[in-house]
Amino acid sequence: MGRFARISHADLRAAAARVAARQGLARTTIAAIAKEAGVPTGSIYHRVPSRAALLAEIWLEAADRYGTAFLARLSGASSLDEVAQAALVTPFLAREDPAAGVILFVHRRDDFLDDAPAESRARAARLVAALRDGIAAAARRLAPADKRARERFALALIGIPYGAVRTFLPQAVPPLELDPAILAAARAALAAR
Amino acid sequence: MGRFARISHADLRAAAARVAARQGLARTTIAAIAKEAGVPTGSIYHRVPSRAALLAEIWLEAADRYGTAFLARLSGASSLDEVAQAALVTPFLAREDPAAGVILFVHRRDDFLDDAPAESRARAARLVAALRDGIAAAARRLAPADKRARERFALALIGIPYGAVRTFLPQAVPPLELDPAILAAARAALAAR
DNA sequence: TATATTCTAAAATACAGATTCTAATAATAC
DNA sequence: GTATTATTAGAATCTGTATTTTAGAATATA
Repeated sequence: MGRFARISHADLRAAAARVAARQGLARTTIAAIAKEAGVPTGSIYHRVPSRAALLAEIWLEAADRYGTAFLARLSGASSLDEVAQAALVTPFLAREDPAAGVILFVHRRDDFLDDAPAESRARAARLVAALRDGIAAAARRLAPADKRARERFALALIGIPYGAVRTFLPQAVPPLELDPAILAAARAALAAR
Repeated sequence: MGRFARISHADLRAAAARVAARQGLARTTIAAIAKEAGVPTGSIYHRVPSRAALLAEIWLEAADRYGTAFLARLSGASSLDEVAQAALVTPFLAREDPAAGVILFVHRRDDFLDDAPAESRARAARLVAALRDGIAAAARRLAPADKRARERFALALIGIPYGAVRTFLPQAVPPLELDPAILAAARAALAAR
């Protein structure tokens, strides 16, 4: 069946993710990715149709991991206190997989997707919509009759931990001691009038 | 003394800021800026030594405005409740000057500064340090003997409003109804143990 | 062993966008 | 008016980087 590949598709994505996390998107050139992966530039195009498609893939991979964990936490929550716990998925991911954390919480989604093939953009849109829907469902479930609950839930579960984690991320990992403050802030935002 | 200039240096910065806010840094090309400002590309280099220097300038202009307002609020604060008010400088700026808001709260500082001349980078570093120092001073003043106060103050006054505002910014402006939730979250973060 | 296939390897090409250059133009000073 | 100078205007370069191409190497199957 032909010669063995030196690196797998997953290896390539991981290499690209490392470069993007370390150096930013503008410096994530095909040459830099190739160097990180230890293959010549040409080989990359046997795995991936274009740089834009590869960037989209690494964003999708990170976002999928995050979305799955986040929604799992949220869908089981039956009180505001349990809902607030979902805010900790963000610092948790940032610690467990810093490269994914940087991709999701330091860089801009659109910088990964603007030039991506339509199918990748559609997948990303579905992913974002699923998050939105999960939050909206939780808001309806736990704060019915509250018109602005959806907005407050989004602030508590996305905005606050996002802003908290971002201060640390490119250089360091968010310290564990941060979590109680995130939790307190998320609870307050959930309860705010 | 020679022919009148069609646009001033400030006009040029404003045009670049609008393009950057609307389209992102990667699309903020010299051609796009020139078109926005209504001048040919060559004219830009009579105002500014390079694209990188211009990008740095628009970041510095926005950051300076923000830093001044933020530190003014913070330095006068004599209670935790008054400190928390400084968190609202972020949504306020985002509403008053959305282009500056997008530059500061949507894009990454480093994307404006990475290739900038050393002097611009130094100015940016001083600006960031001044913010940091102001927050540290407030933490010392209002929560002495608390070892992690500085971190919590930063979360409350920068991280939380940053994350809150960012959800809305590129397309819309953060709604006024958001402010009470930001304030509540900031107070909670300040008080967290 | 022959052949098709899948990859490596690196050079060649294409292209976008920053920067520089050359003329032309409009204002001021004398 | 004439010389001088700041500026416009846009074409001409230059550069960096994505992509394509060509040749060669390794492996599976028949």
